[in-house]
Amino acid sequence: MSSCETCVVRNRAICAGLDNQEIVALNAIGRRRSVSAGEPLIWEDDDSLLVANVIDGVLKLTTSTEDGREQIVGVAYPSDFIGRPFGQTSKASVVALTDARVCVFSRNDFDRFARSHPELEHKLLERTLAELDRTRSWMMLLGRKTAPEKIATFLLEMSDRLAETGCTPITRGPAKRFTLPFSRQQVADVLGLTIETVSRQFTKLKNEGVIDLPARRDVEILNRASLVALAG
Amino acid sequence: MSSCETCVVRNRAICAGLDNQEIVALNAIGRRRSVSAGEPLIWEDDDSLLVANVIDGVLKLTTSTEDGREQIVGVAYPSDFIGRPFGQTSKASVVALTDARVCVFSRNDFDRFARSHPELEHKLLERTLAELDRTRSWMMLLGRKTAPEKIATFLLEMSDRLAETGCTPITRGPAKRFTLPFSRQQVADVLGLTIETVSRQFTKLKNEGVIDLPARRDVEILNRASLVALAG
DNA sequence: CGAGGATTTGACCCTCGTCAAGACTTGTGG
DNA sequence: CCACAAGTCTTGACGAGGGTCAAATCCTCG
Repeated sequence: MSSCETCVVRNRAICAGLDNQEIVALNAIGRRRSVSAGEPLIWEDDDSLLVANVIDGVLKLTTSTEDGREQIVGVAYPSDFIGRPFGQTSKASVVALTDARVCVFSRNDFDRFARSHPELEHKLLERTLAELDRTRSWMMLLGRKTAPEKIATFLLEMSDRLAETGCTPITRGPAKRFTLPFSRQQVADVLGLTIETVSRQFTKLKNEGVIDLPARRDVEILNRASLVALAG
Repeated sequence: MSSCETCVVRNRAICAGLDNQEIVALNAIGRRRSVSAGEPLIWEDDDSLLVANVIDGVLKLTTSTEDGREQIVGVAYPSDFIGRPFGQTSKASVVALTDARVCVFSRNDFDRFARSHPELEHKLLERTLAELDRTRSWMMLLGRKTAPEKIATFLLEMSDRLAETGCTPITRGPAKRFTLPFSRQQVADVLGLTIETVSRQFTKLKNEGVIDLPARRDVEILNRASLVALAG
């Protein structure tokens, strides 16, 4: 049941490229875990020292100031890797946005396994480099874009990422219609805005006919070209 | 002359941990290059496809919007690794802030070498993970901090990083006095502010006696505790 | 000494945050 | 099945932080 052979992300996560024998060994040190929406997997500053692969669902990575301001610094989709192996413990919380299933490892076990399996370390490196790229382009958004630009960029990114990780019915190309894994407050925390500004920008786009909002968390993109133009 | 044996970052860069034979091989595919202040090493979107180690000096990593807004998404100090190995070419420019020396490799050569030297890939992975941590905490700053908080955080980070990379006379602990490798405009581009706001916040801190500004790019921290409190 | 660039300072104003109220969802229990 | 409550989202009024534009001042270097 909880075996890697049947895992849906077996060929997309960092486990891809491991042979059967290695998979068995990895299987031995990991275990599946379910996290329900809103439940934390890792607390900021905690030293539970675990890492994980996302099998299913969406999780947020956040940091906060002492006075409670929050910034979402990353979003993990199926096949993404979570946690901080090797040395440092990074101060970020991980909380499930939707019901999720993950494959967790103690950091020590994982570190040891990774160091003796270069192919896995390589996969992890590629993934980390890609995440760094994405994070840097998000810095551009946070530092230099206006609220309308932020919202447009966000919707386009959602449309792409939700499609590519198979979270929506449509299988090819960006999703035209999708369900956000975020509340309005969480959208605000991703974009460095307030909930009110997010709401206002959403309704503005709706009134202009660029998007439709059939339900609280549902978005349909009616005019992708406009969004691209607005994204700046 | 340009050999790795005499390299000042030999034991701090990703080359640390390679034995002499490996170093010779790495030496064979790399070459030293000088970049003077203001000169680019990599253009956004270019496919020159090179990666590099910083030997000496400071460089900035930037992305820009079409209409010319710029965001500095990373700063590379001696022993830091620059560029995007494996697959993707990331769209960021690299420009020297000070006169700098780097050790460059064609990406293909480097990729091939790295894949056959797990120890080097591991070092690169650790470095990339650390950079991702730093980048994420910078997202918090860009998305959620006020201008005074940004400036205070920036000065503290400068004081730490310039000390640890040996860019200032003081060798132990954070630097009390240092020379910024940034112009005011570049500080603005790091913090997601305008040059005017940066200037005003600097003079405000000076008037309050928290810092002194003996010269254009020089900063002396008079009251570190205040800065920490202001950093939020 | 003068020119050109960088920085500072000032005046103004716009975007977005704050505060507050109202509307819409969702869930619960009678 | 409905009333009520609690949470989420939207809308409005207002103001402040920080951006914009413009001018003055300060370095730096030929």
